[in-house]
Amino acid sequence: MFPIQKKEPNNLVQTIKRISLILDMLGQSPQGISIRDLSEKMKLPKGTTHRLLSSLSYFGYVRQDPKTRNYFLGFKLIELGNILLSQIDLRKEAEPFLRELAEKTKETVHMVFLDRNEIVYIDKIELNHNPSGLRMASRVGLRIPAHCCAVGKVLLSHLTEEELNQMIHEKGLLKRTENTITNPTELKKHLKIVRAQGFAIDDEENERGIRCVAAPIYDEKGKAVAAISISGPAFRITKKVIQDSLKKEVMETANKISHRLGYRQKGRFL
Amino acid sequence: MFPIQKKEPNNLVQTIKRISLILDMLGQSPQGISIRDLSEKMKLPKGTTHRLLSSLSYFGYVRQDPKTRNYFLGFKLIELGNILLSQIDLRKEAEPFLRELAEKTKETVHMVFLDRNEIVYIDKIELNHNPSGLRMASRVGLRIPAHCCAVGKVLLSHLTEEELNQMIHEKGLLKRTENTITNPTELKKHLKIVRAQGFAIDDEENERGIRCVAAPIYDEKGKAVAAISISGPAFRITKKVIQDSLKKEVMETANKISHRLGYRQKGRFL
DNA sequence: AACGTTGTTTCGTAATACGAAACGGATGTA
DNA sequence: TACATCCGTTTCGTATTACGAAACAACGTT
Repeated sequence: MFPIQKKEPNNLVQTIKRISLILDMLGQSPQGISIRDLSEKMKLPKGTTHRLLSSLSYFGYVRQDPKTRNYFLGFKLIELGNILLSQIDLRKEAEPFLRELAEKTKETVHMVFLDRNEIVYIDKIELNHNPSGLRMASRVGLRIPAHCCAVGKVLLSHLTEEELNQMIHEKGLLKRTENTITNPTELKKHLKIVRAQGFAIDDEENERGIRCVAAPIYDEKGKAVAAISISGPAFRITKKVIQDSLKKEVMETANKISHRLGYRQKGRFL
Repeated sequence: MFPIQKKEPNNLVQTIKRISLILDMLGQSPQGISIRDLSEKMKLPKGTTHRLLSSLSYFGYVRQDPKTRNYFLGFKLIELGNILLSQIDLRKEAEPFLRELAEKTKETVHMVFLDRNEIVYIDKIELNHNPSGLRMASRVGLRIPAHCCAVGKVLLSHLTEEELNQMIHEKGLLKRTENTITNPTELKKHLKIVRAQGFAIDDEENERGIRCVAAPIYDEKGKAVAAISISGPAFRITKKVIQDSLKKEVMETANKISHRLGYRQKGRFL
């Protein structure tokens, strides 16, 4: 969704900066957090923190346990998040195909959007619900840098050179594992190949022990609007399995979804 | 979760009030909204609206289509919403039981929390995914007044008299259909029965044509922390079916979940 | 090319949010 | 029971912050 968006701190509204920080802090505090601790972490006087929290609380972005008086994230966030998810009808369209893919491959399937220089998980299908088995730590809404995962590389491969340069210049290429591509020219070369072949592989570039294959989804205008992937432990998702079957499966599913969105490929490149 | 929380507008921070309004507006605009329209609706000068939006955008709460320049809700909301959902581990614990219940009854199953005087949908299991069939308009994160739905009445039945009075006094009892209980004394009498019998029925009190049965979930301290329900079209969910089977099913499932949370009933009333 | 429309930026100003300090309520301790 | 401590909440005079009118810029249209 919406490729790169620079947006630099310009004349930021102080209050918004502060409440964003507060919500992040609360997100990291599953058991809640007291005003005292919060104001300390925020380096703000208690009074100020309290005023912000009580306003946030009034609108439902934050809630307070009446007993412990600790603050937590509020249900309004679930509400807005789900409204947004429901607005993204691509997700609705894609879900049955993703489920089918997950069932066929018995691996975890993700759908993501590109937002600025990161990918955002929009959907996650995980069949093996046995808590003992391996599970991916991904979660809908989670963001990771685009250059080090298969879905991200697939989407980056459809940006213009300028967009790419801008992104690299702004955020750089973080090294997440020893396999992460951190050299700009190497990345560009790699993305050309990805674009040509129509899929990307993440060979433990984001996390040790995890390998993925991803393919792009095009809308009716031929724009790459999202990407889907199959991910799993490297010992199951071997390079051979990817080449022999998985890459074909993701690409086929991605194509089905693209078709459903009205995409009719005239030529592979346009 | 956290029963009633008065929280009245006191020394509200203007910025927070405004951005809450903005996010609500954006939530109502699936196709995005221009600065011009937004500032008009907000009765704010363009410049002010723009400053707020660009700050919100910087933190990801809002995003802008670079082409049309329209603004949309941002992915940060999905992120925070899902963090909150994952923090509520009751949801994780309950999900398999809810699924089982939905499969057994072939009807939609919900789990809700009480927040102030409304219930919030925390989970929704809907099996009949055929788009042609009847589907409930509920959505995770959605809120409806507590006094007119089964889950709400179940949770209200565990409040103290003062809490109940306070809630009624603050928000009143909105009449949603001709069956909605809007008389305070009648409601209190009704809730006593609900509490005693351990389940509640919504007999088209929230929406014409929809009937539900709900039962409470208790934590290890015996506190009613959530409620679950079976809902569906009134022609399928007849009063007879409720009495004959559904009420037993919800209560059994609710009990299983309560047990899993460590609840051991010593006596039905405490 | 001139005009209209809409998004973005500027900048002097006044209202807004600030935060130090006082208050209050709860819990622990002598 | 009285005292002490620790937090959360509220107050209030003040300076900073956000305000918003107006200028500017970027497109589209006539």
